[in-house]
Amino acid sequence: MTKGEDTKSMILDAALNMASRLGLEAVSIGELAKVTGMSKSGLFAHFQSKENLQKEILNHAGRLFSSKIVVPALKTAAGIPRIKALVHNWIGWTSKMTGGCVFVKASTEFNKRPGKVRDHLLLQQELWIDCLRRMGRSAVDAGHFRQDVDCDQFAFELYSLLLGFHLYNNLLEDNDIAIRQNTALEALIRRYQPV
Amino acid sequence: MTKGEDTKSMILDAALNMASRLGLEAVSIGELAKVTGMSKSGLFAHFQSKENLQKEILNHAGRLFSSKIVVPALKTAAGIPRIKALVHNWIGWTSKMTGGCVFVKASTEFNKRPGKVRDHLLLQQELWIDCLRRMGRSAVDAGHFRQDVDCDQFAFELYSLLLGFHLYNNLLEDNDIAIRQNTALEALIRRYQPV
DNA sequence: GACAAGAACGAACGGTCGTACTATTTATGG
DNA sequence: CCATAAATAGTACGACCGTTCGTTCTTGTC
Repeated sequence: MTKGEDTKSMILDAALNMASRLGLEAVSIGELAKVTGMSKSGLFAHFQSKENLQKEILNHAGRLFSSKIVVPALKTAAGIPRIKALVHNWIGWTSKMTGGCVFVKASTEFNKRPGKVRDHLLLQQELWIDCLRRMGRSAVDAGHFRQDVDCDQFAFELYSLLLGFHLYNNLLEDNDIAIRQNTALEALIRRYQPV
Repeated sequence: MTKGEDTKSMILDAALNMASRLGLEAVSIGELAKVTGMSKSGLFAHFQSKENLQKEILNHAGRLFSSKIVVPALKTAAGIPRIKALVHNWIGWTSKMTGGCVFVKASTEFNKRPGKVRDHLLLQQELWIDCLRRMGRSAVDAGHFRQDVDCDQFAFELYSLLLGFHLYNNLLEDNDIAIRQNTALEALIRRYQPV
């Protein structure tokens, strides 16, 4: 890895942390230069615009997301165990980020706000929801879920629970919410199981 | 209503719309002055700081929220009908706002970001969740839900569904999500009903 | 219709924003 | 080790940020 790529990665780590706390739009190049100990222009040269920086932050987060959440979960047995592992990993990820999951943050931030950043984000969110859907599908294939279940419906309900957890955990700082979320998850799974 | 209060209310309408689209932090006084056709300083005089403006936007939204969602729902029969009415009203509210529900937006924006605005928001969110909890309680009292149900759990799961709807509706622009959400709501209610 | 209070304005402040240049330093391959 | 390319720094730009101040216009009251 060349020097440039190295610093860029270091910058993106800091930028991701900042985006998690303040949102993608509030990641300022000046502030980012300060915390990384670089000059504004030196940092700016790595990205060619702020929009690009935002897109790269999302990409960076996407790679981390994949390697910390999805890939490890795939090592668990397909079906219900894998679903639980995914949720567990997701909670771990979102709890580690200072201001919560950057995708959740960006998703509300770029609601109905046309542009390349939103397009990028939308693509990633569709990928994630597709991942959730495939989790449901794998549970069907493993015989853990009924054959006739609607996996899109499952993905929606599962994601909703993650969003609920996110709000309670980050805004309300409710420490018991993991238990509540688990209760809901168990109920959700039960509803999709064979009778 | 005096002239000043009148303009202030007009400003807050515009500000709320802007906050819904761009977030509370991105509501700039200059831009707000432009869209209201006022001078920056004239507008600024109504609030004494940006922080104050943000708090007033939340208050303004809170009043609207109450009158458009909660109060009308209370006119419906207690229990399950009222719950459904509340959800219906919430969806109407959030769909009318250009960038989605301002509270959802602000909740992710002010995640773990200490300050008076966050305190204000936190209070309002607790009120809202308490409202959801009381909805569950009223269903218990009406005999629609079992006596032993955990209303906090109910509130969490219901709010999660609203958040899921919000994301699918505003970011993914999934037009079928209302149906999905209704399916999930019916399942949620069924789970709490007497056996 | 005078007068005080309230409301809106215009200009200016120090800062920070993203971005564009040119220079200078540092890393890398022959 | 040196030439060249890559990476970083420095400086400046116009625009906008939130805020302050003094002035002017509007409103309602006696």
